[in-house]
Amino acid sequence: MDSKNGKKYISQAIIRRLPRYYRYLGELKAEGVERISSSELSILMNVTASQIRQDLNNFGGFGQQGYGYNVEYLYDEIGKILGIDRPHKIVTVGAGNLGSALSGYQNFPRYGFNILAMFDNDPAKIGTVIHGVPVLPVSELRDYIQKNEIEIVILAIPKEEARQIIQELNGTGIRGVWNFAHTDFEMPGGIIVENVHLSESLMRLSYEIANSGDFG
Amino acid sequence: MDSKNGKKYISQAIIRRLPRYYRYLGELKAEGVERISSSELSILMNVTASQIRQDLNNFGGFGQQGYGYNVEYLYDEIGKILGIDRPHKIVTVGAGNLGSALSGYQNFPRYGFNILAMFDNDPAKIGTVIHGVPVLPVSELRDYIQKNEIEIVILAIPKEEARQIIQELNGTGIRGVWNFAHTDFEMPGGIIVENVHLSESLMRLSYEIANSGDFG
DNA sequence: TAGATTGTTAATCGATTAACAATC
DNA sequence: TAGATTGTTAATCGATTAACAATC
Repeated sequence: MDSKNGKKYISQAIIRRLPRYYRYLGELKAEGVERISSSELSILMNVTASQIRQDLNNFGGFGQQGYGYNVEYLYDEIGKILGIDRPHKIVTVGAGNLGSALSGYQNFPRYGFNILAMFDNDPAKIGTVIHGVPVLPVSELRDYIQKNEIEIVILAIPKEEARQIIQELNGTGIRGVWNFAHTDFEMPGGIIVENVHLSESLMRLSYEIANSGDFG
Repeated sequence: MDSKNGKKYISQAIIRRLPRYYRYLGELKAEGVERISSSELSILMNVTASQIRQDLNNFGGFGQQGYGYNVEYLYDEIGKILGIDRPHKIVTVGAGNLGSALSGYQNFPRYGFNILAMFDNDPAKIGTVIHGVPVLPVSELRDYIQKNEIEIVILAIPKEEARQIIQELNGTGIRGVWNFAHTDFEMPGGIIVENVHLSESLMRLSYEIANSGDFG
């Protein structure tokens, strides 16, 4: 044990890989594959078998010598580690193109991510239902979160509006923010912020193109 | 020089940070800040000054001893490194919620990312214009790319449909794929693939919530 | 010039890979 | 049992941080 509550420190590098393991195992499970060894999986995923074993062993011994890993069991265990063995209540702030698209994204409910409402200031949007999700006024955000025990808030608003919303989220009991605004911020009280900076991802692609072999 | 064409190897860790430097410098520039030292910037960005200097020096000596860095100059230089000193022609495959949202995203043209068309198989969508972007049939994808010298393709389709589209992109002359499909793939001929796996990002948030202090 | 701050080398830290004993 | 493959320790590799000489 590495700390007094028995939790080992897990690096960001490992956390970043966990959902990918989960995805591959889900596909194997869907194909009816029962067991897989770290070296078979390493070929599929294009990583080293050693890394797979190291990663998994941070969370427990999920395999069996001479056998490998049971696909369904490992899939379920990683699901538990990722916290997607139980549903998550989510709301989206910003009912623009991106907020609406995310709120209607078919894949999320599959993993227990349930988006219950969107919030916006545009009177033309308030009261409407977009992709099955009702749009409410931002003034009701705090109340709604507390009444419905919302756990995660998706921020799909311009960075200029983000600061104020972040203020309003303090003390509401939310556990995490999924941030699409083009800005960084920290939340007090152990609220987790996960950033998705789409422009930056596109810039990395641009960088790789500009610096790939052809022009080297 | 580290290779015969004079290009130094740049690690993914550094590339990941470049757009963030660009963003902070853009904000400083907008605020009218003329010069900044690595230690001032390090406080703003919550990284070490040493890392900033190391990162930048991979691309050249942009600073001046005793002075620091000229904000506008450094901003422009990083823009060049990122390849956003010139426009990029882009099309989106998939005119669903996400594809439409991305195609209408206001921030992209600002950086020279111009989305010229969307492609879809849905007859109800073909011929329409969504957020100012025309929707064309997928059967015209290859032709359109070649005639218009499209450089980047955004994949906003389910993974089941991705394989076939990837096939069709071969030999069209595109340089990169921005992939939102829930699958990994490689492209031949040095075509760059940048993945944005939204579900995986949300799972990482879920992981952090499930394993944060409160439940430790 | 003196002070400030870079560019760059050296030291440290952490993550990945290799190796192999344990064991199913 | 013998063979296979994990779990885990040790070795390597790479990235980050510290330190300081160069220089504006």
